[in-house]
Amino acid sequence: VEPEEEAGRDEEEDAAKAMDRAEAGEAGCSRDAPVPEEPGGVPWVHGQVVPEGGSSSRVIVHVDLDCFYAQVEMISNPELKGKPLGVQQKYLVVTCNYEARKLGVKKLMTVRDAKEKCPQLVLVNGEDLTRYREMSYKVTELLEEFSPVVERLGFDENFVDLTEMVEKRRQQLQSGELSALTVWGHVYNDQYVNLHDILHVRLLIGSQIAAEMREAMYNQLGLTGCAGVASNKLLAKLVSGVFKPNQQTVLLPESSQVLIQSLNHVKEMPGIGYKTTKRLEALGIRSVHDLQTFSSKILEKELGISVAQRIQKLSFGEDNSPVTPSGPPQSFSEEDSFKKCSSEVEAKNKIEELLASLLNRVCQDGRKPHTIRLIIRRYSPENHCSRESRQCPIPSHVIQKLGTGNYDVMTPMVDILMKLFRNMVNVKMPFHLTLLSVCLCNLKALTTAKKGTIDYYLTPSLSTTSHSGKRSFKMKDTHVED
DNA sequence: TGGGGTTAT
DNA sequence: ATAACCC
Repeated sequence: VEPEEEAGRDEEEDAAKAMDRAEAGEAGCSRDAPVPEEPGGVPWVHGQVVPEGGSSSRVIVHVDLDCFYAQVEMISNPELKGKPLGVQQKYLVVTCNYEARKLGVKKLMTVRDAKEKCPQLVLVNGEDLTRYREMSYKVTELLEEFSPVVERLGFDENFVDLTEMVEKRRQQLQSGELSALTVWGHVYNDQYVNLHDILHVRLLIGSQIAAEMREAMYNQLGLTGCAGVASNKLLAKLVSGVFKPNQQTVLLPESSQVLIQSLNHVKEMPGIGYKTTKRLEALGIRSVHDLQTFSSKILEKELGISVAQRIQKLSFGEDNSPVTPSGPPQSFSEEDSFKKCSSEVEAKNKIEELLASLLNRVCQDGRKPHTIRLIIRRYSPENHCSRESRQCPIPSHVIQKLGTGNYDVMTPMVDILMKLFRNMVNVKMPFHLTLLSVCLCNLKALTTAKKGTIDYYLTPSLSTTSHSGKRSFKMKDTHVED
């Protein structure tokens, strides 16, 4: 692993060190004390539900690549290394390397602002995500070699549940090796490590595995990134960003309150997005402490019981959501945004482009999409962001032709898409679109479902439910005559 | 704001 | 089909 000190700290504030250490609880305290119980009788250890005996706290790592698109570009073209580099999509610099950040370029800055701040900025176009997507999956696959339970978050982040791997290594430890156990990377809040504390030992082993993961990413793929090790996804994600770039941090349980209190606003809590932040602000909730102490009953009335209970737990650093293996993608989509599209012919041309790329991707994947969707964004001065969509099943004879390069699959699919288009857009009236997107989803493996097998009865096209005419599946798809 | 993704309702 | 969340 690259020396931590080499990376440089840049503009990232070390909020943690500025925090009041007193709130950390007793560093190095023993965990022999009884686990506190919730009213329901379920024991909790810092956000982790413990089924029986209190022996199953998880070890989770969050791996976060440094300025991922810029790294991929610098690997593609090494001459870019050392120069301030921005990745451009339309008129935005969506990400940039650390050279550029030092010169004042920020993520999602407009090209104009970025060039103004940094005239030497080198820009590369990043609208085609192909190489980023490919590298992204290489990272996930590398991590899956350590443990198969890997959850992707975007193209540049992964969670891995290390619990089992850590426990195996811990049991393999010979006497004497335990006392030689050391942490890899930073310990959040400079907390003391207690090797008599089994939770500390597990997390240290987690930090060792995290270091091995980053080492493998660098040696095999040439990529650097950060890692955070903690007892749940929320805390792992928050702690991974404490030392950037190319560094790692482990959070010991006694410092979890310091970590979440280091957030300046509830909007910084992963899981609390734009809308929820606005609704929380309307209730006078701004800080994590505000959310912790707000009436649960009122919060449930305002946000619904599901969101309320989930985010209030998050505010205490509690997150029992599992690391869900992502596996292959659930959908493939391609989109293009533009200033104006106001004719059907124009739309058709753009749709054809999007579809052509998608068919290549879906062909490489091997699975077959059974649903197609068209998404548009209409121009409106204020209300941005809102999109409309129409979807329908892909006719089975089209699906069958998908893998075979022989037949023209474009024509029938473009026909379907244009029907969906006219279903959304009254082409006899003037219109102004700013985005078109095509999505292929409902992917199914081409399993040879044999009669009498589970697959047979789970395959709608084969099982009796589809013959009976009374389908038990919700059919919200737009009907399109073929 | 871009070009993607996911799950819940 | 939309709305929320994530990057």
